[in-house]
Amino acid sequence: MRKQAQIRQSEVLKVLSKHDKPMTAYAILDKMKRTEPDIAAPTVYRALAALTDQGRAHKLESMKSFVACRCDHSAAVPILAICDDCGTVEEHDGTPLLSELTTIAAQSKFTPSRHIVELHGQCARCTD
Amino acid sequence: MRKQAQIRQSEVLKVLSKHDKPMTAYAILDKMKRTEPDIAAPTVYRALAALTDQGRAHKLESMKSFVACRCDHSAAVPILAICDDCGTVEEHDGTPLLSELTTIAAQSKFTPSRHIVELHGQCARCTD
DNA sequence: TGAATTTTGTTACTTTATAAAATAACAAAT
DNA sequence: ATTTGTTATTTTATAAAGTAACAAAATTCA
Repeated sequence: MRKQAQIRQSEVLKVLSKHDKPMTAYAILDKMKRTEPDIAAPTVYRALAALTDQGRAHKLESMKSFVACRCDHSAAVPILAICDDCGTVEEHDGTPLLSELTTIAAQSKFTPSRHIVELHGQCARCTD
Repeated sequence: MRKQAQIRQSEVLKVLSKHDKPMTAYAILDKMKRTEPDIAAPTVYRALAALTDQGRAHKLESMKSFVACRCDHSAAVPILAICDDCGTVEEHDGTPLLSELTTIAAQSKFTPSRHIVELHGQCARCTD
């Protein structure tokens, strides 16, 4: 990996981290355009791909958006709990699920390489 | 719900069921256009929304595509195992995960209303 | 039958994502 | 020091996915 790439990734992660709610790739792009007017979508997508590979950011598949990782980056199974009312996302460690999940998959001889667990619902603040 | 809507939904579900791999909304649309040339994207999306609400079909959030439900429609937590090699999707009942998942969520007083569990990896056939 | 309701098709558009072509960066060889 | 080959990056353009708005057609049921 080249230096330039790492810098881009840090920039993107910084933008994501400052925001406490998930951002779409294009929201990140718009933000970055303020200081780097010529930046284009694929640049952001490339940085995001690297960050999510490394576990430094997560993609919310059900929302087409991204959050900075707030937990241990090595968490094999991040659980992303999305509040449908206020939009905030909590991250939990899903390691306790791993054995159960593996057992279920193994029953059909399926070998998982990536786990996606997302919860939609209401966070503590938004519960009546 | 009116009869007309149910018919559309059945048509869409039939197309999905005949296919053993996930389909995008536009793939469904193309297929249906052969017999109903005037059908348009919003109609398909509307039917898919109803079907997924009812649990008769599932959306693969990580793939922007859809599969017919092959299990019990009332399965509260469907686990969708996606083979990244051949593209087939297995559906498993994730009920055993439910208590663990609820416990983890409850630690931050999060109340889940919808669970998304997707596994990417290799199916039995595609494993070396 | 006919008024109320639902569903559909149409158009136009937004958002998300990627392909393809052009360019820049840099290390190794000349 | 200059050229070359390789790889990564940017730019441009476009594909793909999804939705909003609204009028017209079909359906329901009084």
